[in-house]
Amino acid sequence: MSTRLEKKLKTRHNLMSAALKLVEEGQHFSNVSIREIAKNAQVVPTSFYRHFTDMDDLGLALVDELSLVLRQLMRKARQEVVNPKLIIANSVALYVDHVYENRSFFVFMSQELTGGSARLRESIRSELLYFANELAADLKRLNLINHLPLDIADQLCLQVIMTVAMNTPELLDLDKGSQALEKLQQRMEIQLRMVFLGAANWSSSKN
Amino acid sequence: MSTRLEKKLKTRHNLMSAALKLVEEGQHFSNVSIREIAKNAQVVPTSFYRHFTDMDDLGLALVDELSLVLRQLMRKARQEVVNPKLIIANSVALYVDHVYENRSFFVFMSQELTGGSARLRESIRSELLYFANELAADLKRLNLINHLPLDIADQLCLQVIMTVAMNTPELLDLDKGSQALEKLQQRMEIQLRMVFLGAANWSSSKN
DNA sequence: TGTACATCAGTGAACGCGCGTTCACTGATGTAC
DNA sequence: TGTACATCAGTGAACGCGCGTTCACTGATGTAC
Repeated sequence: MSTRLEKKLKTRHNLMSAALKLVEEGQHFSNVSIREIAKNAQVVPTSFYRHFTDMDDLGLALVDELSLVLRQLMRKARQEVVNPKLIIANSVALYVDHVYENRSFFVFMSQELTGGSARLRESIRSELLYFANELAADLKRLNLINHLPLDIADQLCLQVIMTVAMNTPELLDLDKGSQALEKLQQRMEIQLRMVFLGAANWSSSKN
Repeated sequence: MSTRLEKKLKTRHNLMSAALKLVEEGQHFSNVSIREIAKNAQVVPTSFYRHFTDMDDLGLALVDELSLVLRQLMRKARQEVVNPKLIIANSVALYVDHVYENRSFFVFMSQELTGGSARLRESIRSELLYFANELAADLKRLNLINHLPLDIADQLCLQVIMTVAMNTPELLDLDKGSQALEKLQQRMEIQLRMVFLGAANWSSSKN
């Protein structure tokens, strides 16, 4: 393995980490400058261009890494041997933990889902869509949604993902272990249960 | 009425409109500069400080105006004599129209709900909460949720608002009259029906 | 293994630019008498 | 109503600063023979 390539990849990683760090510290991604990133990554500003054409390019690279973060979350969730009765509460708790462990990624994702360039937004949305499909596959495997029509099951999973995503910005504003966080967690559980309950009763309603 | 005060208020309004215009054109609010705003409002940059202490101050003023936009939407919704069977489809269509008519406000709101300063985020969230309470009052008046326990009714209304808010960023990326918009509108309707259905079946479930 | 050349990640100087903010000012509008 | 003074929204020059991007460069690493 060439040392040159290794070093290059390391610098690239440092640049991405520096960007995430600055975002986590409160700056909006669109306000983070190339010079600031380079400084944090301990290279000269011009080095940035050896790795990315511009900030949008770096943003897209971050979204790609995001998919890894989500896959890790999925794996964790699968490992938990769940009592189906508690699956929602357990999953919410697991998600909250994962968010605190990967804070900068979720800050970035929340910001760019609504604020970034059209390309970044699109890219994150498709990542969430992909994740919703994985969730559907998992729930089917666990025989949790097999009684639902296929299209309703898919719709349900998408809505679960969106509900979680929609609560994430607020989650990121709360301190770990705070009472407000506990309340938010409860609200997420109720919202998810409502959605599951709605899906369960869908076919029996007049729709 | 003093002409001086009138003129001042007009300039203030021009500054706020200029900021919204720049946001609507695709810039993130945190990237909009005071000088750009002043230029668009046809005043010298220093004039900005006669009206706002900084951009955060202007942002908060915009959130205040946002509540007017939401109230207008509410009034419109009340005027529609609705067939309860179609109330969801009608309301979604009404909302979509309102978003296109007040595009810049909704772009701003979507951005700042996840991206702005902590103060702005908090401010927009409380605006949405207030709006959820108004919705609850309205639905009670129409006898649409009287069969639900009070806390479930409130939870339902909050979730309706959040569901709509969560779909808005994507809505803002679609062209009026496009097929993709139609699909999104359908998805919003299904999501809302699921939530209503979940709430309706809440008390009869084991929860 | 040793040599001669190629590659290319990182360097550092330089550029012009728009930025936020300060300051003393101007002159139209408002107020007191 | 007319005059003399106060107010204050908007002006314009000036400042120092960090920005993105260019360019020719260097020297360690990689490759061919």
